[in-house]
Amino acid sequence: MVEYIDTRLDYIFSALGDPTRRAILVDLLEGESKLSDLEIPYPMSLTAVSKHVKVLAKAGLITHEKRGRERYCKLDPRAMERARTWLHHYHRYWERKLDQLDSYLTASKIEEALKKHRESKG
Amino acid sequence: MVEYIDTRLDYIFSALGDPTRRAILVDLLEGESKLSDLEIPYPMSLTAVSKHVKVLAKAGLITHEKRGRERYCKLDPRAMERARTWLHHYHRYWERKLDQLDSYLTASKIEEALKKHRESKG
DNA sequence: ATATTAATGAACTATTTGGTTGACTGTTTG
DNA sequence: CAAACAGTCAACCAAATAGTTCATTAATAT
Repeated sequence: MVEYIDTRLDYIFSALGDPTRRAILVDLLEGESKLSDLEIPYPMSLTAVSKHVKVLAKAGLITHEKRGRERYCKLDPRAMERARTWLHHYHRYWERKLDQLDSYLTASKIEEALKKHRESKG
Repeated sequence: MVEYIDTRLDYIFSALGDPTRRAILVDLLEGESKLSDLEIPYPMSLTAVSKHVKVLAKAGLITHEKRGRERYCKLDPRAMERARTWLHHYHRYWERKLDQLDSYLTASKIEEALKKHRESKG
């Protein structure tokens, strides 16, 4: 069964729904970075970046830690795995349905062929 | 490289960020359904369901078609594949980084061992 | 022909989101 | 110490979201 009630998924998928936040995540693949070094695709204030970072942290997609006057962010891959797992289960379920449909079609074709065979003999 | 600027992904991930909409998608795995037959986990008006369906359609996650007075929805798996692909690439990139880190660590261990070896001989 | 049903549209509300600016805190540097 | 820097806080704003209700349209059933 594919679960859909999972508050964490709400946060994760919603966080992924914004291009700035996806950009931050992709940036962090290269390793940790302080806030003001993050590569942001659209110009915006540091305050705005700080808010996006908060959203990502709330979703569990990153962790962050203040060192001196700088705040360093780094990926926490577990949240992303949760999203991947959901999509994976969904996909597997979908594939299974396709298989069932396929074997149903095969079965009905066999039925049909048998019927024709019987008719030709009758 | 992992892309992050893709307006469609914005719609797809945002659509997935809501439990009602995920429920609708999971429901539709069983096959097409008319609006008023969708299994909605939280009580809400049909108008609200209709809006969620619109969001899903805009994201490309479903298609819908009016037959008589009823509107039937069914999955369009391509949008979901897009999300899966993004997460997949992201994950692969992450794994590769881990591998690099791993071989870096291995390399530095070898370095260290060699150094010790030389020292013991020197 | 009338009543019922499925869905949509319009108007409204409350909350959230994504951004801004300006003032402030704490850290580093000259 | 003073200046510059990194980040946060608070207040504000516009637009989007998630829901409501009531009226309406169009199709179906009695």
